[in-house]
Amino acid sequence: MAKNITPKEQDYSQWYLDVIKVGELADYAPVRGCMVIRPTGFAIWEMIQKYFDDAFKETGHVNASFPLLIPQSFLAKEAEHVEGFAPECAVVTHAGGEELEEPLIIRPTSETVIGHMYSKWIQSWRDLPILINQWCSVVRWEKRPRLFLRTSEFLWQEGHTAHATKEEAIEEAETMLEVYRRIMVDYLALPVVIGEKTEGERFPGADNTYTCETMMSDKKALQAGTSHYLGQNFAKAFEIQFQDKDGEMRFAYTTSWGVSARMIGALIMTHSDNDGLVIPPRIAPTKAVIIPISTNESKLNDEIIPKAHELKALLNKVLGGRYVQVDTQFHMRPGDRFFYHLQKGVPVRLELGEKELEGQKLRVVRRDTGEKTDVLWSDIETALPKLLEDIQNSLLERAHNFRIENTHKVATLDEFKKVIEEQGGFIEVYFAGTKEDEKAIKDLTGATSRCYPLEYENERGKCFYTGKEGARKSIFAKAY
RNA sequence: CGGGAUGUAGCGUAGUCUGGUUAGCGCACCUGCUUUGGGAGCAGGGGGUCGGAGGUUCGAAUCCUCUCAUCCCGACCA
Repeated sequence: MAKNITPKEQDYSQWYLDVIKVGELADYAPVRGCMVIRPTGFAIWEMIQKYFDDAFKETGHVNASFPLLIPQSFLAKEAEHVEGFAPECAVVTHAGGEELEEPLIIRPTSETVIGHMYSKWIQSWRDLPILINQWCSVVRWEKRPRLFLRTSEFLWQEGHTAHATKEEAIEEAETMLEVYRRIMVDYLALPVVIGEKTEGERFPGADNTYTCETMMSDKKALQAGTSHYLGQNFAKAFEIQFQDKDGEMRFAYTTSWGVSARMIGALIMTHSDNDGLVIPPRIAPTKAVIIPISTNESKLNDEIIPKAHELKALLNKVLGGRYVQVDTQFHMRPGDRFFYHLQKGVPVRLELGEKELEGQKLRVVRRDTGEKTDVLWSDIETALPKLLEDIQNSLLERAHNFRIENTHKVATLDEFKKVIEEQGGFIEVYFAGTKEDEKAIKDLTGATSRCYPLEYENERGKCFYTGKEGARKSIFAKAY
């Protein structure tokens, strides 16, 4: 048991903060609500970026960079958008030693500037679709910040596309949702539920919002990514028009979609334990660490360390990257070095000492279960990739089972209240209520609608709240 | 932004109520020796604007005012 981490059973929030601190993922910045992502945390973000960026390119998107500062008047052009974002915008009023004629907002999201640019770039149906993504940070002034989950400035990716038809734009929003789902499941081992947001939970300015919802190990829900079908709302506000094949001028249909560094919070709260971080191998910047051990200095320097580097080179070649490290912290004793990597969530530890040297093998220890095995040097290049995949699969399976076990079906409000109070987790219900009904349920139980899962798109039943027939199946939960 | 709590070395804390030597201790850090396969032992050592700013007082970590930050519970959101 780690002595520098509060057990999650004792205080979940404190556990989360301790894991971040001990794992050296992030630290507080001098400004309230802002965080510094430290090298260990940023390396995870870089892994996340790599997989998502590759998938965006694979689906035909290109990267660009739009400015941080946006004229305040832009925000006001779309009524719902301004209502949703104005309260959390940071505004620049002075620059160059003078008061600005028009204040500038620091982007809370970029629909408006990008819409402005798209209107300049798009003339003809031949200019469509336009498929651009940007990796950047945005600022939303948060009342209650939490490291990674909700900070005033956060790193994210925002894709913005414009299309000639409604169908194509909806398909884009759904395609990107599926891209998100696939990467979260396959790489981050986050078993997400994808679905549609209710009206009350929709993005300000969207006609429809899709979401990836995931369950944390305290049974609360976390939105890990969203994709929006924006209809013609922004096209009309920013005059994104094109001349169609028939010669008519038409407004384009736009989408936007994003995932943020919040996913690192999701990773922590899904997989980590009371000893610290547990990082799924595919997203782990360091997938295995070789720890040379010996009290015999000449043996250590002449045989063990060279062998460690040789194995590292071999394994990196097999894994296709700089994923295996050799631990050279010889001022620390072996136990300290084991703990160091354990707490940073490195999926596999490879011990190389005199015994292993003798037997031409490695002591292999997996982070998730602590299970130990011995593997011959000659077998490690096939055994390690296989073990990493095993760990990846077992983390996903465990998280998936956890969600299934903590998902409850109820039919009445009384049952709903009882389950939320006594068990928590996800609640599946048929729901046909309004925005106001949702608010009432939240006031009563603390739970909100997370989404209408696409999985149950065609199922209908009687609403647990209003009693109306023909209601869609929805998931409710307490959420971050 | 409302309610509650907390700020003393990198981390955890004693001291604060009842003002009074040089602010004490554990972990971590530095040096040396002995150690070394799941958080080592001994000896020596370095590190503090007591969150910050004012004030009261002969004297403030301690009392008063203001302020900043963090945590928890709400309202608002990736």
